Amino acid sequence: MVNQQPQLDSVFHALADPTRRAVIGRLLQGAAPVTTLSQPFAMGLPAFLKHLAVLEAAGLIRSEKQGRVRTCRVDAARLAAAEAWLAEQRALWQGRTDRLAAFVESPAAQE
Amino acid sequence: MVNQQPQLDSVFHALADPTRRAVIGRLLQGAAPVTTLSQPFAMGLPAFLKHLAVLEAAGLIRSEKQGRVRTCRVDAARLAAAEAWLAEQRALWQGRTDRLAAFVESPAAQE
DNA sequence: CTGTTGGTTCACCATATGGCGAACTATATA
DNA sequence: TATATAGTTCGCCATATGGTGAACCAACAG
Repeated sequence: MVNQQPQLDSVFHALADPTRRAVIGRLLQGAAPVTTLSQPFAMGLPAFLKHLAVLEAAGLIRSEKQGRVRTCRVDAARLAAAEAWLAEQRALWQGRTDRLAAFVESPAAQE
Repeated sequence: MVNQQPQLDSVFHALADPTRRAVIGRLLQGAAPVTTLSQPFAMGLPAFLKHLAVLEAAGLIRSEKQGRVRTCRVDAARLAAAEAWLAEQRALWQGRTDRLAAFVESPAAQE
């Protein structure tokens, strides 16, 4: 079987870590350089850079370097893609339970 | 630093795999026993059971056994939690870009 | 030029993940 | 009772993940 949505793999994987989610939350308040972003976390810079690499590989953030400081910012497109998938699944689920509820409450179900 | 939303960890991790997302998609069409669920996939039953275990640990599915067949069904609550987190982030992002757009278009930005 | 700062790279380690095959249990069914 | 079926468990393996410390490069600052 082939993977139909390889983007979702990397996006969900990137989101499955509290450090990375926190980075996104922080970046929503505005762009920031690497060291500033790393401050709240107990780990070393190499480990933190790996997290940033995961986020960037997933397309959730972008970054560019000028001088010796690399500035990161969020890119919400992939975030929206993940949300869209979830919304679609929920729609299916709700449609199903709605129909189920309708059936249970329908006269036909009473026979 | 402590993990504030351990549920999101497991939910996003569970969703970061095409096999597991496909299982959810399949289960949205209705409950099904383990072997039926495993049919579309090339892997063996032991490997597939691990995927089901991941989904169940994340609270995305529930299952119960009667006789020798275990029937699985989705539990959409955690799915909704993941969607809620994403929606919240997007709201922050949109609020920010909206304000940014407003600023760019404002007279003050022209000075 | 020298030192410091921001970031990067490297080698390494422990654990988790995702797969396998083989053996096993328990429930139908003939 | 014998046999097939549904699922489970076990030991094993390769690779991925998340962290470390140490060395390193590039750009400011003095």
